[in-house]
Amino acid sequence: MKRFKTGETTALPGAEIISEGQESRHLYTALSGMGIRFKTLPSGARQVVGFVLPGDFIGLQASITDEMRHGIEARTIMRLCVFDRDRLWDLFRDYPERAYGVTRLAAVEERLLCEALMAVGQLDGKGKVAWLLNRFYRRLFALGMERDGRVPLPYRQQDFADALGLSLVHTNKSLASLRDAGLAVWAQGALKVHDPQALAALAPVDEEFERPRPLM
Amino acid sequence: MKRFKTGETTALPGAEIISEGQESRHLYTALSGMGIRFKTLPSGARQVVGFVLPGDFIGLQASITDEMRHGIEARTIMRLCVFDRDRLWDLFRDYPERAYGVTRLAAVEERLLCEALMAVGQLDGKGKVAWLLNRFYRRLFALGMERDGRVPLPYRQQDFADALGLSLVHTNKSLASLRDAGLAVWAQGALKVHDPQALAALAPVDEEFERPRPLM
DNA sequence: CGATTACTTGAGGCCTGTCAATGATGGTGG
DNA sequence: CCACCATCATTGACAGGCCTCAAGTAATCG
Repeated sequence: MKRFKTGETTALPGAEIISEGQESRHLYTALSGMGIRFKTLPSGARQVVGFVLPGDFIGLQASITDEMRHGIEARTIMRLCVFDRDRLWDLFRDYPERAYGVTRLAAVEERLLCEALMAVGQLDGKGKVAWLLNRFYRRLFALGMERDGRVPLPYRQQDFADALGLSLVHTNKSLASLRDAGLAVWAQGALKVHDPQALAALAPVDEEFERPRPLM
Repeated sequence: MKRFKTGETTALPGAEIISEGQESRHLYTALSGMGIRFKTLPSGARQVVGFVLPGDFIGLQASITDEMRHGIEARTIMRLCVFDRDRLWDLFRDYPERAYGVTRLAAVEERLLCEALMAVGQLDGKGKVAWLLNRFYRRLFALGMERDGRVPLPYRQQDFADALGLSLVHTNKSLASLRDAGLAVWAQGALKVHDPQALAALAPVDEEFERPRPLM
């Protein structure tokens, strides 16, 4: 894969890595750090459509359809591996296994979106928050970032609210409800899940995202 | 592409083409007819995560990740082109342009999901319905199915409700509201949009999905 | 033409959004 | 080291959008 790598970059918290509607000439892989994917409405309302975790691919949509329909913003310091967009086609031509891997990543991403849509559309406030916490716990656990039952979660409640279609206030109250019920505690940028089963009962989470992802 | 085609099938209204959680050995392309993609919660709640229109690809997720996380159900009579799942890899190896096309389809599908998430998460009831009507009108228009300002829309209000995370009752009232305002009328399985701009003002819809899709 | 399914409409209550104020936390400069 | 400021988290009161329940109408099908 070295042939396709053109360098590395660092993004600071709050930095926009790719802007909405932009025609990006680059593709990235997140090496470390976390961020969000989001779309903005003319009204200013923001929908968080996903969270970028280490190992995630960024900008495939732009590379293949000429334009990103959502932006990417860093939430922590991020190290990024940079690829050249024009070489994506070369990869499909010369390395079919890799191309297959890329498509698989896209398919997994689509699954996450489906699950999110399910949560936002069908669950109530408490359920939505439970789903997101559970989903984070599992993804981060699969990445080996769990330690003593805790995983890092360097987001703001506003990010959760924007991801779940809830108001900030209600998100906060739902979090408090889960905390008081002894299910999970999220504070100081870290999440600790006390009762995984109760959480999963509130909001089912598809298993086996822990299947090894193709690395690029 | 004939090499990969293994036959054709017909699905009747209400028939499940692929079941949730199933490990499908086939891939399909919808030749004609329409259907829905959906996920079901243990509680029985159903989230419609997408609508299958002519030209759409079905089952890529299953082929590439071993399992479908959402089911497919026909809403009209559908003619389907059947492919063999095992040959997908052959396609990546021998026909990189085609493989690229498949990945592009997946990327476009992801865009639709993002937009849906945005609508379900951020818009109010009226806006959600306006978005879905507008989205249908544009997709069907791009497919050349518009005639005299009307497009076929053979779904039930319950499907809309399940797609938008609204109750059936509220979906109905929102539709009535749009109708009374003279924006769009959906009846008898056909949709007529009277005021596209007003509809778009309520719910922005990403342009240029009309870009030619790779056919399979 | 009867039965089933889908659509429509009204009433009442709960969940969730908005407004508002306070507390906690972290970074900055004197 | 402390005052100051900005950002984020927390909590309460109130209003409104949306859900549920329920009944009635229309359309579809055998």
